[in-house]
Parts: sequence; C-alpha cells; structure tokens
Amino acid sequence: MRQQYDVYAMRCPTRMVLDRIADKWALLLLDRLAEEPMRFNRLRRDIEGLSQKVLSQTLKRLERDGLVFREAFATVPVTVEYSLTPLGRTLNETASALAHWAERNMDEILQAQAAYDRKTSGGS
Amino acid sequence: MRQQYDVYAMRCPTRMVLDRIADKWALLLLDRLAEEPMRFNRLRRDIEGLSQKVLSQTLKRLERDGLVFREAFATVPVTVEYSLTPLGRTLNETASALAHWAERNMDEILQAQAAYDRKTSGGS
DNA sequence: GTCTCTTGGTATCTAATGGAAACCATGTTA
DNA sequence: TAACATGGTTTCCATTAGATACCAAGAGAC
Repeated sequence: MRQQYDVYAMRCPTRMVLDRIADKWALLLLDRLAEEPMRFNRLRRDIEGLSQKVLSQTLKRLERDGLVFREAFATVPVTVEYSLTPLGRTLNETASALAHWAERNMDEILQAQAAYDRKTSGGS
Repeated sequence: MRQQYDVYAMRCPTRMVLDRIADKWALLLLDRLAEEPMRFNRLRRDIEGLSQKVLSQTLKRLERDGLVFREAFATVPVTVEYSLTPLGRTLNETASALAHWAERNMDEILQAQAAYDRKTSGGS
C-alpha cells in the first residue's frame, strides 16, 4: 500500500490540489460549511474580508474538486445553497485543525514576531 | 477557557497567521524539515518548483513566526541549517496531515474534476 | 593563474493573482 | 419610482509569484 503520489514532485497532481486546499479562504469556507449548509451571501457576510469574486471563484473550484455541493433553488430571487460533500467532510477534519491551530497558538507567535523584530531592527 | 481569537474576524491576528501557514510552500517546508534539519540548497532541490526567492522569503517568515530555527555556521562557503522549533513541530502535526490528505484522496478528486468538466462543457 | 563550481542569498523583470468596486437581471418593498 | 435583496460576472489596479541574473567568498580543475 505505498502511496502513488508525491507532493514533492513538480508534475504530481497533488501539487495542484495542495495549492487549492492550502488556501486561507478555502479553509475558512470548508470550516464554515462543516457546521451547516449555507447560502452565498451568508458566507460572504460571515467570513469578513472575503470579496464576492474570490468567494465565487473559490466555491467553484471546491465544487469542481468534489469537496463542496452546490444546489440552486428556483425561488423568487434565486437561492443557492452550498454544503460539504462526504469527501469535503474528510478534508475538513484536518483543515479545520489548521485554522484553529492559529487561534490556539497566536500568543506564542506574536511573541516570537516581537522578539524577531527587536533582534532584527534594534540589533547591532 | 473560551478562545480569545476568531479566524472569521477581519482584524484578528490569526488571519495573518492563517494566511501564512495556509501556503503550499510553507506546508511543504514544514513537512520536509520535520524529518531532519536541512540546508538551504538541499530544500531547494528537494521541493521541486520552489524558487530561491520564494524559499528565502518563506523561510524568513517562518523564522519570524517562531516556527523555524535558522543557524548559520562560519564554514568555508557559509553553511546555514534550518530546523523546526518546538512550536513548528506542533504545527507540523496538523500541517503534514493536509499535505498528505492530498496524496491519499487524489484519485477521488481527479474523478470529481473529470465529472464536473463533462457536465460543464458537454452538458446540454 | 584563471575558469568554473559551490555556498546562501538579493535584485530585477514580467506574468499571474488578489481584492475593491461597479455592474447585471429579476423581483419585492417603501 | 427609487432602493434593496438575491447570486453572481466584469473591470481595474496593486500586490505577489516565478524566472533569471547577479553577488561575494572560497575550492578544485586545468
């Protein structure tokens, strides 16, 4: 059962996928959708700083990769609901860990940055 | 013990950190350095497609964040060795999971993409 | 002696990407 | 009739990524 793909190889398709999931917005979207299915503008409002264009692009790519499911309802103004696919759900287990690692270790990082900046700018 | 940071808030410092660690090259570097300490050009050769400039920038940022330790030896041509800090090591536990999730689920993603493209371009 | 290779980077240039803002059709409400 | 909601696409500009060349200091080949 050796793995057949290698992220370190340039031409490996995993590179493309890693490039897609190692993305701030994709991770936040996955994490948000893991809670419950959501609509376009709800996501836009929830994730501060995420523009419509990038939201649209990111959702489209996630849908293409089979991570997100898009369902459109022919209501008065069209309603579009996004949710995680089973595959997307398995990714979220590791992806959300990354997002929340940042929250847990923020203090330590802030201290490291301050120390680095003191050493660098103030240093002899 | 509620968390004091929120990745969904725009001005939260975790955003900055998430932006940094949700990066293809940073993840691959962390994963590579988790194995053993390595020198600059070794990393460049091992991670295909990674340019000197981006390697240099990424390492510098990771060092500033306290994730990577840089040690220079005054040898003949200067020797510089990079290794993970304890903090970097905790990150790698979740970060490498992301990189290798791509390897494990590659086939399913490729199939999803093919299905999506058939539906999109060939669809009625 | 000098040509070329190594080390670990920086400087420069260009192509691709990211984000802000405007625009779109359709329909409801004030 | 003007404004707002829906879910986007288009346009523009600034930042970024990547390719390439360059740098100093030495080691080894010729």
